[in-house]
Amino acid sequence: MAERKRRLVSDELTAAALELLTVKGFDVVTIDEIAAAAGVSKRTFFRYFASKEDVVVQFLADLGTGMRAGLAARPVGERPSVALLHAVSVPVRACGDHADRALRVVQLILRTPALLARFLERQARWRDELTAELALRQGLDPDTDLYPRLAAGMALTAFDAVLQRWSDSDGSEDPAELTARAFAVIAPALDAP
Amino acid sequence: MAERKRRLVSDELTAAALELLTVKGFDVVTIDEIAAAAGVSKRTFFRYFASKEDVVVQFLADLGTGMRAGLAARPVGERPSVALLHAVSVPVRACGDHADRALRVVQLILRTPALLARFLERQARWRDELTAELALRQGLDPDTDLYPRLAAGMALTAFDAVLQRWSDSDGSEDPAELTARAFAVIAPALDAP
DNA sequence: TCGCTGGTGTCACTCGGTGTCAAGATGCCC
DNA sequence: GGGCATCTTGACACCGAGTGACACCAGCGA
Repeated sequence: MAERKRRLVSDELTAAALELLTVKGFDVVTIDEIAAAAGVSKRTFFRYFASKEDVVVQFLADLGTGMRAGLAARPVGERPSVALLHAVSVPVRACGDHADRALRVVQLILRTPALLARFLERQARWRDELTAELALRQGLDPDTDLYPRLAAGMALTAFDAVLQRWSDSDGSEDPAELTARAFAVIAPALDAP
Repeated sequence: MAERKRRLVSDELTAAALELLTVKGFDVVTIDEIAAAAGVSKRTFFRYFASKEDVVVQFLADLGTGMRAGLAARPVGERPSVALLHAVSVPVRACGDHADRALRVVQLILRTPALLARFLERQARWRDELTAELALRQGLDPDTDLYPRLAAGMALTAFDAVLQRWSDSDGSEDPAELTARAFAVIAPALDAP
């Protein structure tokens, strides 16, 4: 019950923030403005989000959370390129589902340096998680073998390229198809003996 | 002459900043403190560096600037994996040269979220440059073909993995050898038909 | 009704970052 | 050497992000 109210305030805040930021630009909008639009005080904003960037980035970050789970769910014998393709497809599909809102968020992030920076930092954490999961799958030691970290990095590189292309095309290109094409390029390295 | 003085102040500032930040931690040191240690005012600090992160990140960023040039200098017929290996080797060698200072900077960046974020943002710009240069080399259109961006991303992934491992080993592992091993992993995708 | 708990607004504060202006240093030409 | 233009700097005021402290007001069980 109190949980539902918290969720409601959080949603109100993100909605107000995304609306204002995408329309007016990241730098010119103040936290006071966002908080006022959501009907709360600036102090309350910071009780829900750690920073101004967070309110945007967390929207995408939630999409990335399922990636490790998506990888863990794949059968152990599967080729890494296929397993990673499915893992990356989780956030990609999520983008396709909320295409309208997701596209605006992605475009905002990619053209705002401060947001891009924070987004990439989040992604670095996903990479650590993917690395651990991959090492587990393949029975490799991530402290001696470079493969797990490189494979995770390549998968996220593919993800970034897809987002970039999707954003540049204003959503006209199909994310799933882009992902498949990107993985076709990196697969030879992922599946090498 | 005035140029030399500017350079001197800049060096003084970076030296003071790196000393204070590595010893006391990024968050607890203020700009006033750094400026005072360098014998200038806070206002002057911001005439040399755009932000608190910049004074650290620029140190590494300068190393990355030569990467595109390093790639452009390679013969056109060379396999992408070899050309990119040489391009990435430029900043890697630079790290090896100032090993003591570079190692402290890298470790500081990798363990400070705000610095990591800004560093990755810089790297995203290197990736754009590498992408353009690669597209030029191979006669590909970076707006239709995914390969240039993916190849650039993979090379930087290798670079990141090297930095990470070098940092974790406190400099005991050889960066050049790590780079060679990393490129051996990603080469199959870089050189695919 | 009392007391407890959790979310909220207000206020004061620190610090990163910027615009403005006056003062000083440098260099150049006469 | 005396002016003059240019560049750099410090001082000050200011804005916005982010934090800590505290009082306030629900709801809720005893």
